[in-house]
Amino acid sequence: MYLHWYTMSTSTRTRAERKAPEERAAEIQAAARRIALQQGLAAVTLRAVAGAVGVTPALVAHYAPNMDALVAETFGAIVRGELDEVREIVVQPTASRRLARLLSTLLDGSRADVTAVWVESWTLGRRNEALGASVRAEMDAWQQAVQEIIASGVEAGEFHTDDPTAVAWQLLGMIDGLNAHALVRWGAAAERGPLIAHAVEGMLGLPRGALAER
Amino acid sequence: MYLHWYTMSTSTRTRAERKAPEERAAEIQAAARRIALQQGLAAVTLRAVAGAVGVTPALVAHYAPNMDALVAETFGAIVRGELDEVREIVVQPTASRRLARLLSTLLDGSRADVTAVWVESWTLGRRNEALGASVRAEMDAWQQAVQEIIASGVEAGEFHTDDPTAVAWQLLGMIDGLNAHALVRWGAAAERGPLIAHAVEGMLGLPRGALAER
DNA sequence: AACACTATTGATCGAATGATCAATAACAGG
DNA sequence: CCTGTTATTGATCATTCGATCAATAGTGTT
Repeated sequence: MYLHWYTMSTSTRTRAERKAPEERAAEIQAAARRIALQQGLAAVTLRAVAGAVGVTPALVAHYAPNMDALVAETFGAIVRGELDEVREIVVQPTASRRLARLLSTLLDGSRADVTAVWVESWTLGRRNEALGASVRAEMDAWQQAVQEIIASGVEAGEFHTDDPTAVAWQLLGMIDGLNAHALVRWGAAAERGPLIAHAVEGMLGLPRGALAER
Repeated sequence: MYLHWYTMSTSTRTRAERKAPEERAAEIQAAARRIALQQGLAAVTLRAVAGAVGVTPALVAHYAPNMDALVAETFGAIVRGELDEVREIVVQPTASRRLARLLSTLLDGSRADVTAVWVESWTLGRRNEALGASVRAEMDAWQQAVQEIIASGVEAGEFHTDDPTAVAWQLLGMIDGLNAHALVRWGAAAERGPLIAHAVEGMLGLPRGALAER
């Protein structure tokens, strides 16, 4: 009796197969990531993860020091994965091309799930200290990546600014804001391409159209 | 026994004074706004609001159809108040001056509490339908206000764009993104002034420095 | 002063959360 | 084959949440 099997879904479970700790830990991490991307960081609960993996909540608790840490780790894994992906996409011969590619990639609307995780992290990170630390670290990593593009452009004489650090922060802020908006009102995703390019041209002292892709 | 008095804080309460419904409703709304600004929309709970007003949770429930609606209403009240404030601040002789004033006002870091409410609303609005509708409505209102400034500038020959609607959305996205970032990493609040001005100059085909205030 | 209306309460549900811990059962090494 | 280690479980707590509703107590009206 007493409901259990956390909760309904595919009831009547047998005892979970015994696995190597590393394997089980990886499963739990993967399930947490899936849940976060599909339903948000707030849905990463003991019971939700346990249900997704097919084990009891107690086992999930056994593998994580506490849920705040698991949420923080999940956030980090998702966001680091995104950065790795984008790093590869953005490989281009010139800084202008890299920057144009970065903008079009991050604003193409195909990463709404990751954007949702970012936005939620800014709120949850205020109460979940581990998450807050992770958020700051990953924002720094992103800023660093963008700054490298800017700096290389300045060095090559393509861009003009005396503060690549600030430009990188500004750029990220713009991107995140536009994506956050698109999360709620996903219109105007297409036509904003040239507009943000013009904005960035203004920031970097470029002539109009310098950042048009192709 | 049985704890109660929701919870500890200033224990041993007497029965709350009987008030006119409108007055009590206003009190509840005000308390909800205060809580949302101080601790976030998620902290607007029956018990928190009741505690702040000095009544029982049941009374708060009596005055609101349900908590989703109260949260949505609270969000709307806060954001409408912000827009009204900014509308007054932004009264200026020329569109360029209005726009410059808008940017400096919204980016001066003095509205972090409202920004936090915005950011949280983008997340909560996905599950709370009433809130979601309110978020879209208030975003539209803001867009409208910004668009008016842009359009007036275009008409006066100060700005150059063929799509004031898109520019307004873009501008809002930038502002919200930068403010959201500042919520987590409030550095770089000062030096970004001229940078965002340059970005907007790029969007509106203005010469560098055209939007410098003073 | 009696009464009708209604603002306010107390008590209580049911659902969901994170967390703990003794008991169980699968596996590995001797 | 036995035994020790440990992955896994079941049961259970204490919190917190939104919500409901009969009972109570102010208030204004007649």
